[in-house]
Amino acid sequence: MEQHRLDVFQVIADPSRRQMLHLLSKDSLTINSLAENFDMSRPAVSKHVKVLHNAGFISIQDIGRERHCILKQDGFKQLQEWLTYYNAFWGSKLKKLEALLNERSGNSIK
Amino acid sequence: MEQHRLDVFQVIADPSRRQMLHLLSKDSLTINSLAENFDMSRPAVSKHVKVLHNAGFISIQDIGRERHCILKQDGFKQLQEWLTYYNAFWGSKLKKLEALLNERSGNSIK
DNA sequence: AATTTGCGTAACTCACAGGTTACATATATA
DNA sequence: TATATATGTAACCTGTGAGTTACGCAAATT
Repeated sequence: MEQHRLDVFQVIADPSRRQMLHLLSKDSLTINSLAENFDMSRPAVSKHVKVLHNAGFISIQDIGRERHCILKQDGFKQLQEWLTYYNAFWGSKLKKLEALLNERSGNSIK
Repeated sequence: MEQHRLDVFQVIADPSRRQMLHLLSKDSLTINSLAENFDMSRPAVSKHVKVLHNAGFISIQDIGRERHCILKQDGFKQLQEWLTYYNAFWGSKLKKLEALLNERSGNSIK
């Protein structure tokens, strides 16, 4: 088996994969119908799909010989969690600034 | 000049850079004090800092011969915007489900 | 003025992600 | 059953991101 087990950050680093996610946000698609939107070979698309699947960005439903790709929330959640930490950082930074402004006791040294 | 102009997605794809952001969320650091935390050469850290700077994740304040790296919100905002699109997607998906559940008029065909 | 410190840049190596083509396999269709 | 369709996998090639070392330069320090 191949080693294509990239983490969520590496997964969205690729523009093609981001576009795939965007397409899948409009409609669920099979591998081939996905591939029609790209200027690359079908096996290449197939690889990307595998990567997206392994990282929890899509689920796959086999219908006969077709593989339907459906957007899945897991991968996005991991990213949001990471970002939320920094959102909190900016929030607390703002708080500190406010606290400083409320200190109207005229501290001018340094 | 070098071509190290990676987009925000590529920037956070690297674990070392993510750790740098984390360290900088605790405290502003110079290049050297940053480098102390990593098992890599100082020039390597310097490169990463350049990348982070170009993508808007940090600002740099030159004090004498020292370069102080400070966390900056711009890069994070771009990522949040991207994620927000999909958050909205999940939101609307939930709405559709709710709407479906509220249709208690027993539609069973397909 | 000489030395040390903090940092950037150039040139190089290397691993590996992302692409290809060729082939294999399972499911529809004729 | 023979053929077409939808897809996965193996083997390979290639560009480039991420690391290195060597060097240069400006700002402190002595």
